[in-house]
This record gives sequence, C-alpha cells and structure tokens, in this order.
Amino acid sequence: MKVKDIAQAAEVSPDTVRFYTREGLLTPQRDPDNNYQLFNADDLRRLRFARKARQLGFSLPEIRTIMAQADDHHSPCPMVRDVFEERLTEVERQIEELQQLRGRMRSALSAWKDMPDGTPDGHTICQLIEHWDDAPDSRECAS
Amino acid sequence: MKVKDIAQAAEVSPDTVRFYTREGLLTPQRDPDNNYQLFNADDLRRLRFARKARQLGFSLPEIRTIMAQADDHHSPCPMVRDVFEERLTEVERQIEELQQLRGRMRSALSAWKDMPDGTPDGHTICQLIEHWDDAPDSRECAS
DNA sequence: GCTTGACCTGTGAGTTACTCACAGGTTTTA
DNA sequence: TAAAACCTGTGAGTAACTCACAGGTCAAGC
Repeated sequence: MKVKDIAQAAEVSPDTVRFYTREGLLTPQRDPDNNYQLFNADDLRRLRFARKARQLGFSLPEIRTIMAQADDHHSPCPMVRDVFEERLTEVERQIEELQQLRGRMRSALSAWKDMPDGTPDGHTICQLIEHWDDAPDSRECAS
Repeated sequence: MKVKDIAQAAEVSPDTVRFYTREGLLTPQRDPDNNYQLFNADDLRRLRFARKARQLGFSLPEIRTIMAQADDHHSPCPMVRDVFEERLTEVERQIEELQQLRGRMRSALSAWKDMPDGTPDGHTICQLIEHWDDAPDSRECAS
C-alpha cells in the first residue's frame, strides 16, 4: 500500500499518514526503486488503532508509548488505564465548563432579546459584556 | 500604568498584555524617556472587555473587529450577535460530543473492570480499543 | 514516444492564544 | 552602589494536524 491507499483504508488524509510517519507512529518499508513508502496490514492496524485512541483522548506521545510497549511484549495496561482515567476526569471537567459557558451565553442572549427593539447600540453590548460576572473558573486558576 | 500594573488590574499575565499589544488590541502611549509602554483607563477597559469576550468564546480577531467598529462609532451589534449565536451552537455541539465521549469512556472502563483480574494483557486492551465502534461524528465529516 | 494528470518525496510554515526564554536596558529598594 | 525587579523586543514552543512548494515517478491516452 502506498500513502493514499492506507489513508483511504483508515479514512484519514494522506497528510495525516505522512505526519504520523514523521512522528514515528508508522514505520513503512521503502520501495528500493523509487523510495516510495510501502505500508502493510500491520501499519494499517496501527493507524486505525491510533485514530481510535485519539478519539478516546489519548495524545500522540501517549499512543506512541502504548504501541512501543506492545511491540516490546509488555502489557501497556496500567499506564493505559491511568491515562484513560485521567482523560475521563478531564472530559468531565470540560463538560462542566462548557455547560456553565452555555448557561452564561443563553442568559446573555435572552438579555439581548429583552431589549426594547432587539437591536441595542454598541454601548449597550459593550456594557453587557463588560459587566459580565467574572468567570467562575477564576478561582480554579490558583491550582 | 505600566505593563505589570494593567496586568494585575485585569488579572492577566504581563505576557498576555504584551501579546495583546503586539496583536493591536491595546495601543499604549510611550514614555519618551525610557520607551516604556503607558496604559490608561481606556486600555484597561479594553483589556477587561477582551478577557470577558474571550470567556464568551470570541476569538481575538473577532474582538479586534468589535473594538474597531465601536471605535468608529458603528454599532457592532448584528455582527456580535451573529458570532455569539454561532459560538453558542458550537458550544452545544462540543457538549454533545464530549458527553458521547464520556459515555464511551465509561463503558470502556467498566468493560475493563469486569475483566477477570482487572489487569487484562496488552492484547486485550488493544482489542478493546481496536474494536471501538467508529466515532459517531464520522458521518458529520461529510459536511 | 510523449504529454497530461495524479501521485510520490521531503521540508517548512501556518493554525490558536498564549507562554516562556533570552539578552540587554531601567528603575526601585536596601 | 549593588541587587532585585521591572522594562524592551523578538523568537520559539505548545497539539495535531493542514497546506504549500518544488521536484521526482507513474499510468493512460494519443
């Protein structure tokens, strides 16, 4: 398989394939004639694995580590589970944050709509935003 | 006010102040003696406005445009509202996505915990991830 | 045999909103 | 007066790609 083939098979862009290769996640053979990269079924499995791991929130360095451990016949289990749980916590934090943001945005929009003719002047808008209550996460920053 | 003063007043880092200045969001005077940047109350208002707009999801270019329109005595209203509604939609989409991700992660973790001794081998983990059902957003990609 | 188009190669830069580092000048404090 | 704390501009680093460029290779049609 050449770049475009494996890219299509894994539903990613050829650029992503090249990028992953540069990053060492894929290590294709070379066609001695033309120096083209040749990917095999194992490369495809690794690429698909990488994509799914990305969807689950693993970073590329993490994925690289997992793959390296698997290649060395070590179980990447404990590490994977740790990272996984960290990621879950992070995802939950992000959901909270976004939900709060959504709430603030909705009340801003309704404040907007309650305006006399629905088109306040620039001043009013600036005041709306300026008098926004300071983010609830300003206290978290100290961590 | 010098950099550190305005930074403290707006609760941001001096680096952020310098960055915003570089980006043209702030246009301080200069002390002719030492070339230090001198910020006034208006700069502080702009900085606070920018920070709050950022919390509401506006990008720096958007904020720059809003401020420029306000400076020209144009009402930035319609644009602001449009951007705002787009951002709200985007935030809601992100919440959905993260909630689905959370669901998938939780079921992965529980599948994990149901394993015989809680420590499956690398193979099992890889299979867990490899047989992950392809992201629900793979259909959205076509847009 | 030759042109055209699609593919390949490596590399470097752009994206976002900062953050950090560096090297050197200035001001304040002890 | 010396050290600490601030200032200056600039350049690089962050994550995970994406895009662009310049040039090499290959398959198909004429």
